[in-house]
Amino acid sequence: MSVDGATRIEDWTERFQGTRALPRAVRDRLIRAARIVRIGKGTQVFGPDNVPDKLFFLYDGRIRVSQTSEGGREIVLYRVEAGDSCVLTTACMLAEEAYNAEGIAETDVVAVVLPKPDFDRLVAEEEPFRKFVFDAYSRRLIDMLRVVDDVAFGRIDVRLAERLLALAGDSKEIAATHQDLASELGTAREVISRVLADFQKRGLVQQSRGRIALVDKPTLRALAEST
Amino acid sequence: MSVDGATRIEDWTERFQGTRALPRAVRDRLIRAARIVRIGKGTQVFGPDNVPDKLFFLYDGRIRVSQTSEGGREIVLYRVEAGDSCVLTTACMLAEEAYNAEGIAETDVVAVVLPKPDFDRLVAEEEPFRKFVFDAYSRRLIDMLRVVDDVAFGRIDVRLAERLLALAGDSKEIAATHQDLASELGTAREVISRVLADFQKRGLVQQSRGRIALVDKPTLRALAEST
DNA sequence: CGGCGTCGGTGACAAAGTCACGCAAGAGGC
DNA sequence: GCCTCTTGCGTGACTTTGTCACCGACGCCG
Repeated sequence: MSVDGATRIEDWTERFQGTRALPRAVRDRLIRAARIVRIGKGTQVFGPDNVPDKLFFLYDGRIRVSQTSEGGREIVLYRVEAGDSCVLTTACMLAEEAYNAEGIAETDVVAVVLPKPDFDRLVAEEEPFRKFVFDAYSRRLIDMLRVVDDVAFGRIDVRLAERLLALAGDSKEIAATHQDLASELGTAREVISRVLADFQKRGLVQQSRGRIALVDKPTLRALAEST
Repeated sequence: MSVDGATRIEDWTERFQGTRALPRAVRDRLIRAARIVRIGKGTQVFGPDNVPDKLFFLYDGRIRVSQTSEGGREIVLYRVEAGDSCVLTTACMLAEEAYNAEGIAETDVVAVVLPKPDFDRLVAEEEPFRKFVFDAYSRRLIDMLRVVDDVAFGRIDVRLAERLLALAGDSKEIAATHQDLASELGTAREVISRVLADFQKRGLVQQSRGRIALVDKPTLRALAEST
């Protein structure tokens, strides 16, 4: 897709499950109430010392939500993609508790920001929107279940294989340092280095500084799926 | 509190944040719509092959929500106490996805079961109830953040000390096998055995078959709080 | 070219999880 | 009582994962 940066976004309500189904009148009201914001890649969208008081809907781009331990280690909890809402911000809002989770814009981001009163009204009045919001919560909760499962019971080689494939998508190369990958999985850089060295010895990947080429995706996939 | 098992519970709407604040008329309507269920200790409230289609509010008792890995290891995610609602059931419902999490009644449980249509109506019409439901979600999400943090970055001795104190409450003894504790923390029985042996050698606890006496709570607490 | 910051490699060790086994404390039957 | 069976626990050897300290290699920039 492409957003013309100079002009307004005509009708963002077309973009979301929860707003597409609404009556025209409500959608027009929303368009008036909401603001569109553009956020540069790498910006912190929310965090411990940046507790939002607004609701966030992701029009375009991707936000990575991660958590940092006291020891400075980091783990990625989930990613919010275009068309989705970011519920950790609402969770923080509601709980009045700035937890040590933060959201970083992984790409340039275009988002719709809705003041809380408008959000409340929408949840109250519109069934499809309500469903949308509850769905978002459920999805996150389930994402978190998955993270707990992986961290508590998974092997890192399997988890790393999974993550490499996910990060690569259709591409065959990834631009990420070992430290980046360690932060994805909540482990230490050395661990990633060792596993990647092993992968390379087995001919699964080819490393160069800051990038990793996935040479043998099928075998990686087999490894990733080996429970 | 005490519930007379023979008679009806007079007014359960008094029991919940989200219903106490409602107008009398709405509360009366609710009391008519809802059913009271009693669940014996040890019963599975929900699980992979037991996906509920109702909403659950805990009048009395406690439910333990845990997750089991393919390998059979288990970890406790959180506990739902009286006065709270159980959102994982709603999450499962909404996501139509039976995840491998399950809820077990840790005590005899008295719960209010609300059909989904009534729930929807309530969320739509009543602001305090809406706040109650969102709060519950937020609380669970934050619980899960805590679990991820612990599992990914915490030391087991610290986590075990924490958990022992939590399980004991005001009491000085806990009735739990090493396996039970392992399932609490998502680790292996042997690990718990070794840590407990160490605790005992240090004079922090006194073990006997199936029970653990917390001898030196202050030191345990210090350990639990050592980041 | 030299200096510097980031990235990655390594070896030694500590912590945690796995595997295999065996013993012993109850519970229940005779 | 005595036997048996189940369940809970202890243990040693080994693997996997995480930690620490250190160093070398690469890229960038003055």
